[in-house]
Amino acid sequence: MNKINIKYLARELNLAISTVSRALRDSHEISPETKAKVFALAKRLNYQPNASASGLRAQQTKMIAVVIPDMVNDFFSLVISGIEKVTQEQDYHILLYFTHGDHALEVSFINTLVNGRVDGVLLSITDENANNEHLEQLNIKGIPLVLFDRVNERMDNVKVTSDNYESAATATKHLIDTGCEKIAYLKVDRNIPVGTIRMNGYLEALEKHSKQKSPLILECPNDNDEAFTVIHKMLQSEKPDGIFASVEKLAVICYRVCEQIQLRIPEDIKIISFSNLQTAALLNPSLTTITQPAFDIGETAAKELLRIIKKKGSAKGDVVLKSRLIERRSTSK
Amino acid sequence: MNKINIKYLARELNLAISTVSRALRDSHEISPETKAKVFALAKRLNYQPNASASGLRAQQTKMIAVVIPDMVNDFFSLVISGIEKVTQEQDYHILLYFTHGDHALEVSFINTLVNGRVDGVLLSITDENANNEHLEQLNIKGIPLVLFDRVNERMDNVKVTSDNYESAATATKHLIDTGCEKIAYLKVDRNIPVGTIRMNGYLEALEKHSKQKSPLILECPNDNDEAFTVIHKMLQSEKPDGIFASVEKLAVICYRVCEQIQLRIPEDIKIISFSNLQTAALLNPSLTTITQPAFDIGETAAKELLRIIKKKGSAKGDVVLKSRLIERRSTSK
DNA sequence: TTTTTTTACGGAAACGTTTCCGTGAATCTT
DNA sequence: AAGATTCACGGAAACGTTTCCGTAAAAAAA
Repeated sequence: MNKINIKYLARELNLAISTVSRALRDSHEISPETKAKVFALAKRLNYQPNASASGLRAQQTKMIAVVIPDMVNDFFSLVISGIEKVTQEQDYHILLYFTHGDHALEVSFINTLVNGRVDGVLLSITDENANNEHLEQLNIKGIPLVLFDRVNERMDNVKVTSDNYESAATATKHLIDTGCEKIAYLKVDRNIPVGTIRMNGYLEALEKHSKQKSPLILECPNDNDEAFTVIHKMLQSEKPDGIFASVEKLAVICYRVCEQIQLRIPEDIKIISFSNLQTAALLNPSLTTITQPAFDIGETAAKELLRIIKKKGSAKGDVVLKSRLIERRSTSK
Repeated sequence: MNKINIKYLARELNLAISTVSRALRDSHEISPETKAKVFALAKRLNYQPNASASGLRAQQTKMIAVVIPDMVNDFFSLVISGIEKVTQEQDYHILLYFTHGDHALEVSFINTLVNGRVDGVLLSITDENANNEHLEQLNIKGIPLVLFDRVNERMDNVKVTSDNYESAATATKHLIDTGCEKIAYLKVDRNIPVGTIRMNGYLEALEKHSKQKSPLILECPNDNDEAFTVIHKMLQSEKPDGIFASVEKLAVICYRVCEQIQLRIPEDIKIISFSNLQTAALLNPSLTTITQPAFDIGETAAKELLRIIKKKGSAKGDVVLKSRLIERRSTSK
């Protein structure tokens, strides 16, 4: 179990440590013959440079942190797949953290990252209203940060998002076009940025294209059972004929509520939702979705981050990607 | 943007570097007053130790690698959630790698890990028949390895799996009990270990409890469209009345095929599948599943790995967790 | 009081790289 | 032929920790 390191290679080859190091990095200062000998031995012994030592000396770790709420929906799985594609191509490594929607955990994670554990950070923030001096710390320490999906508009880091406002308006208009006259918007009760933006898209479309007197906005608790109760109550008291779920989870709960109170989808009530559910087409009935380009978001965010890491400075503007409306049975006339 | 490191703290406090280091680690050699001063300044400046330096000196990185095929199904998402729970509690970090089912990539990832990038590895292998000298390298270099779900029985590392044989038999018997007389088993055509084990469970149950003359095993290509074609053909030629999908993806394809050729589930054909799909209950019809304890698998594997990392040697035996059969409409009489 | 032990801290080496600086020999100028 | 330049490599410092070793001063034991 003897360690294979540069020192060992140097001793075996009767060369100086510096010579071996340069040979391995293909420096022009080393003769072809020497390089060949070094490469041959390194390959034979499966030499791998020690990451801690390289990181310490070169002040770069070739690792990026990905900080997301969790993986309970397909959206973040796809985002990570997109990120992984890029890191794989460019020889970087992914360090993964889940905040579980807890802002204190986000702060704690970011704090462990400010001193050179990673070369950059990809973050989907937990709370748009919380203060973010922890993120400022990253900026101060010169660690690049790219925000995606759940971003904070007040920060001037690069942001990669999708067209939440426009697509929420499109979704609402779709419900109106299929005949809905009383559309409820299901919002999550936490301060996640997209919630507000999507709601504004809903409000705009309502005002522009519907005769509906007043918007119908329901704040849904994070807990599934509580959300069920709240939605159940609203459906019976308000009797909307269209539902716009701002997140996938709420649409799924709606399906359950409708089953329980014998509401037929789409005859009695139509449902549309933001969702990346891969089985949306197989639900009963199949669910009309606004589908975000999750993989692209991850890929783009990672590319932007690595670009900033590699040549500091040239921070381009934000990127907004387009979502798609996929019509299915849950909103058919 | 000046670096906050131990040297800086020492200079500010007029102490030696070694003293500050010991104070931060709460050594008994340091007086309470000095500790207090050091802690105070460290907190005020948000000092974080440099991970590369600590890792280099202490020869441990507090990071583990998680190497999985991908994240396209909910199983691995849940596994990672389970792993994350443990690493979070025990202050470890997760380095994430996707093999995409490519054995060469697995080898390449593992090779980058043999020289101290991580303290241990969690792996779900890509190919049970491929040789595994790369994994032997880990053992030789003293880097703990725990296999989970897709394991290689010939290796003597700790393995965490679920009861694939028994639950496959249970699933088959369930189909028999609901009246199926010709049950097809859908296998993936790659060398993943669970495929064979589950098939053996199917074969055993068939022999024990069914009058079916011969097993009906269909090898399905990895490509979705090709798999669709193969299944489509088989359903029309063989006309089975029960289908046991060894992986979730194939069940979903079956639903599509049945829709196209107008087979009613469960009246004409019953379907059961290994699956961790969170929307299984909402499919049309809801899908009867054998659900693996994915979160538990991740949690257990991570705990085992960290146990081995912390006190080398005491490698306990394997762990086998129980799956659950969840009856739904796709197999109702 | 003298000797031994403990306390609380400082100095320096070590972890494995990368890179700055130096140097003898070979090659190229003029 | 003498000086200038290039080539190919060696020595050593540096990255930020942790820890071994050493040591004055204080406390305890004799």
